[in-house]
Amino acid sequence: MSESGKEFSMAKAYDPASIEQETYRRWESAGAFTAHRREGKKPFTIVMPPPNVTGQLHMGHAMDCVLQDSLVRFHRMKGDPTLWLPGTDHASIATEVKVVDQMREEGLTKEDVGREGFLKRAWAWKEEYGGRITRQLRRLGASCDWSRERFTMDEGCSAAVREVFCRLYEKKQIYRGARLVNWCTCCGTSISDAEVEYTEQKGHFWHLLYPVKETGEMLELATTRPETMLGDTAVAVNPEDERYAHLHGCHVILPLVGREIPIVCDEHADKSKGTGVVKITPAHDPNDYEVGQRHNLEVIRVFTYDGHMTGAEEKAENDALFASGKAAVGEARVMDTGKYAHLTTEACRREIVKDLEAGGYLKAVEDLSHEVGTCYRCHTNIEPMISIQWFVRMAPLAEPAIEAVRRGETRFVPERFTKTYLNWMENIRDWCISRHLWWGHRIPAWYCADCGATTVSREDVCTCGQCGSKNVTQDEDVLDTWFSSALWPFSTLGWPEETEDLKYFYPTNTLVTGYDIIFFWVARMIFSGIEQMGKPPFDTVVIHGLVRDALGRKMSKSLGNGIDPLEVIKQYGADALRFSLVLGISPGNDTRFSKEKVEMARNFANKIWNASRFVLMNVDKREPQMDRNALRLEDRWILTRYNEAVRQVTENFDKADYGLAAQKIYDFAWSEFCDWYIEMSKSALLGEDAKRRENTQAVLLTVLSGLLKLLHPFMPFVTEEVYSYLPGKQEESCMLSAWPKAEAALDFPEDCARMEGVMEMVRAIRNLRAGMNVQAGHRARLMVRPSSGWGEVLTAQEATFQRLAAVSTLSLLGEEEKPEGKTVSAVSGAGEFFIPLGELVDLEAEKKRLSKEKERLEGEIRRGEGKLGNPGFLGKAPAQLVESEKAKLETNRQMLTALEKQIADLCQ
RNA sequence: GGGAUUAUAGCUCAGUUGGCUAGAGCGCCACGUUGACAUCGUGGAGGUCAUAGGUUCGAGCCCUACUAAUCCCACCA
Repeated sequence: MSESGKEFSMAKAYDPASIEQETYRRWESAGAFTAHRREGKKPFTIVMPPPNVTGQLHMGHAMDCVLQDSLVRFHRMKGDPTLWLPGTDHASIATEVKVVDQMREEGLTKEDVGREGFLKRAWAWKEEYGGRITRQLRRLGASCDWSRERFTMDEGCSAAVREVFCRLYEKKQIYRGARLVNWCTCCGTSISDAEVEYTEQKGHFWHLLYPVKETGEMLELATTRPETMLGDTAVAVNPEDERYAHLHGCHVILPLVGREIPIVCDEHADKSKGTGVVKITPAHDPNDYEVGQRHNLEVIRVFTYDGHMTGAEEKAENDALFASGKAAVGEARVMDTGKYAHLTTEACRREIVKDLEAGGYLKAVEDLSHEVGTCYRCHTNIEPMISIQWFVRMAPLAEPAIEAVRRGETRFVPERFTKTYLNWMENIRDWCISRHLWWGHRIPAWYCADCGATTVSREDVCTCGQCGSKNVTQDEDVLDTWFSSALWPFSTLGWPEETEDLKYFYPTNTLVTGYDIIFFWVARMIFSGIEQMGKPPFDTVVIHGLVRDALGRKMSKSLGNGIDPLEVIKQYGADALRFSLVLGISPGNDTRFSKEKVEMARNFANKIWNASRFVLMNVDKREPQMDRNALRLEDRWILTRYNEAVRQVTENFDKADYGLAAQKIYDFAWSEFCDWYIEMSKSALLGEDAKRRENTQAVLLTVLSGLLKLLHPFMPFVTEEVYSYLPGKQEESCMLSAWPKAEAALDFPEDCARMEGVMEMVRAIRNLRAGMNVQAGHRARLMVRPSSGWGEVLTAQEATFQRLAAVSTLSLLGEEEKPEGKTVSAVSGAGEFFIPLGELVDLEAEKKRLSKEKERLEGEIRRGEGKLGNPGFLGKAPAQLVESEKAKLETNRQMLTALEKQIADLCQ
């Protein structure tokens, strides 16, 4: 315990820039963030959603980080062994795109440098930018355990990825096969269903005519993608559709191609939509693919994977594959599209439409606007394509993940997101996990060129597991980034090794993240945790909203409306940014970022700074002792209010209602501690009574130090700095101090009510003075005719009236005693009062003011009488409420009587 | 088509299990440098809590309907 804090020298205004970075360095070098296992004590663990390794901190990160940091600091102060595990994500596509861009500036392509060369560059990129975002998190004050920092592609995480892949493969929950996938021609890879973003686009319905071979009639159908018609292998009608009953078993001749394709009966064709006839292109449409499966249709691919039409070369290659017998089950045949070959799909569309029209096959063109799938990374339209990919079979994984959440083993806050999660999980399709990229975890599968067998292995493979041939090559592709992030809660703790950390910290407690990645990440962590660890990875998922700009728009690069958190920190300080991101938010809802809000938070930090400065200026260096038996009314009041603040803030933290917790601290600090208690304390501090002075100092210190602790999770820097100056404290660091507890022995509800009565009268006097335009410097006598029981209370608070209501002296009037001279008057619960204001008194204005007040009181009384005259209320409302209504009514009636008398006196 | 959210002061938003005479910040008006703070203080104006029903002694809060905005999921031949 120290005799006093640092040498007292606080600037008049708080300057965050001068202390933040130094404070953070002190914490970090002292190991304050490092988690320690303490057997027998339940830990509190959070894994940080890993930001992209080459990313930059944006407001979304900032909010996510601030919420986690606040929660983590709260738990650390509560004494839980607390671990906040940080790390970064390799972000397969995003990073690869950046490296490719960088190479393009040098005139190089991936092919030019080769896989090895490319990966070298990617790692170099990671080394160069990888530390940037973690440095930025430090600027925010993130108290995560950097000694345990992880990266999704570090050795341990990579081992975990491989282990999971092999286990799932061995359980036949990972398989490779030809399926229809979402293909991004720009990124050159498949993407999962979750990665497809639908956007509204203008397009057309082209109404086409396909001639029926057997009858010669023209069958009308519509399409939004006419270029796919080259790959049509059937036309479907609904079996119930009488219009086409006569065509069952017939064929159409595909225009432009001349291919004869069957008319099939399938439920997919909807009688009520369009003409009820659908063209079927199994290689390029998900629904058509399924129809094709049901009817064993040929699958003909007409697009290349880079978005062009297939030609003779592709067909030859494909033919050779089939000829060699190595084509995978379900692999598509490729068509030489002849005159359309090598055109982009868009160019081909124009050509096809032109040709169809020329051939008389185009009946009509209709405008339409429809939802088109785009890549969530580059927003290129995705092309559904038949392709051989790796998949995770989801049904067996989803089931326990659904159950765990249903049983409440994992709880979403706010609760409504449970539904979002369940709905997605219940309708989930197999997860396409292979990506045609180089940056990422390479798929641990080797193919034998001799026997065609696939070997999946934890170790790199040189010989075929089937035939022993050395002629094996590893799969070229890597895994979806989210495959490794799905393992984050346990891979980061050392899994598959049985580490001490893993045993102690898994399962983690709370996951804090935005609702935008529930599907990508949260859901996948849940089923992965259950599958690999047997337990869901966390008990609570706290979902927060997005940070939008001042106009409510999403912050985005393309709009250029993003605000750099680092700039805000430079200008206002990290505490101000942090507080502005927390105050006023409500769980799961979006929030708008505004400069005004940051200014408000900055002002609050300054207020705290100055309140502390005041306390420190007025507290002797030695440790003041609090004599609990000598506490005055105002002391008891602030201690009671402080207890209440402690209770509410703690409760709101536990409920993940951070916005309310912050609000409570703000209100308590500013509107109660500063506005009232500090002001009232001045009389005692400047007074002669040494004992009273010491007691006041003790109360000031107690409340201030508790307030700093309550605020610390949100504003770690200013609180730590100020705390360091406090004399006589138990703990050196605010960050490592104990979270405040409400002390029931210091609850004084009756005194609180008395103090509120005094405060009410102070407000009434101020109000009256302002209404009369009294000079601020003019001190006036106060004469009070107290309500019963209030005389002593008011007399004892004379100093409060003097200091806060510009009263010179306070005197009590007897029941029938009239104030001398010309006075203005008003009533409050504690009594009626009079202030001689001589020539300032304007009779007419006074009458007006008093009757306005009278009207208000009468309204109140009517309301109270209505309530209390209602037998239902008396019978059913809680007794306590009835009592307080009665008391209120009684007070109001007394006040009204007094007021009426005052008005009558005025009229004399 | 299914689901969700939001609607409260000029603006941005709080309002926890119904007890409210509906709050805050910013903005606005008036006054003010009283030794923590002008990044401040005091006072004021400003709201039929989107609308219509209902439940209840009592509804901003619960229920039903409706309107508007936003989002998510699915589908769109």
